[in-house]
Amino acid sequence: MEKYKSMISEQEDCSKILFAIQDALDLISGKWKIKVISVLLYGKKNFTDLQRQIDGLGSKMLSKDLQELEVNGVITRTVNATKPITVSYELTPYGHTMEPIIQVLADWGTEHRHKITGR
Amino acid sequence: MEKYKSMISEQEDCSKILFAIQDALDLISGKWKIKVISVLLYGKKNFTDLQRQIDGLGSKMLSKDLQELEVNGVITRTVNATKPITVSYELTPYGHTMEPIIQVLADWGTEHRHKITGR
DNA sequence: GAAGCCACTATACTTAAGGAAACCCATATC
DNA sequence: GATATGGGTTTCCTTAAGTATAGTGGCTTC
Repeated sequence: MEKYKSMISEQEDCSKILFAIQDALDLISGKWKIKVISVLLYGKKNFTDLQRQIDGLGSKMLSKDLQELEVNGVITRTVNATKPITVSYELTPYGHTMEPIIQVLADWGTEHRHKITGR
Repeated sequence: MEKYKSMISEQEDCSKILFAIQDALDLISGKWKIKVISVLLYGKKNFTDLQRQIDGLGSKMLSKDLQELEVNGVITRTVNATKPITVSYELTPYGHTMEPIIQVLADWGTEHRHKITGR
């Protein structure tokens, strides 16, 4: 019985998993995209809400990342006929399939923080 | 009944998850680290093996990333008294706790590839 | 009519990450 | 003694990613 038996089968081709990971990372690359998606898991937000929830994120980057996420079918952009016009961003069903990624990163990050700050 | 009810509770503080994600990403940031960890999930490898399995990875980057992963307790470095000296890199138990991250990224990436290449 | 909010866009600048190439040391093989 | 292999390090250079700052346009409030 090996102590750390991988759940990834040894038969599986290593390069396959490497390509798959690259495909996933291509969509969420950069400093802010995962964070934008994370915030949108809580529900639809408008531009300024997103900017306020993500510390340090400037409007240029937010604008650019939102466009890319929309092009990739991760979010939708809706213009609302409100007093001052507002724009809502919301995860698509496809965007919601990324929730396990966010969840596992958040879980691991939380554990990691406990470890390095000494429980 | 909402169609896409998040498993992340609405009560949970959004900034907490953002910090946790940042903590996780800090360790695996950069172009190569996740790939190195992924390959090491298949078992211990030496320097040249890693370089051969990860297309495009140069020795400078590999060396730098291996050092950082070792400092962060993700991998161990072992010098072997072989004919030409070899060095083995292996995931620590802590490194193995990252397997769910790799797995979920690979799974999602595989699905994503199916989607964009049209099944 | 000045100021403020929302959702951006534009321009200019900085920086850090990564790539390329050369080199180092030891052993060992032709 | 020339070349190869394993495991790197050093230097230099390029480029993409991100930052800072300012401005736009429509509408509303003081």
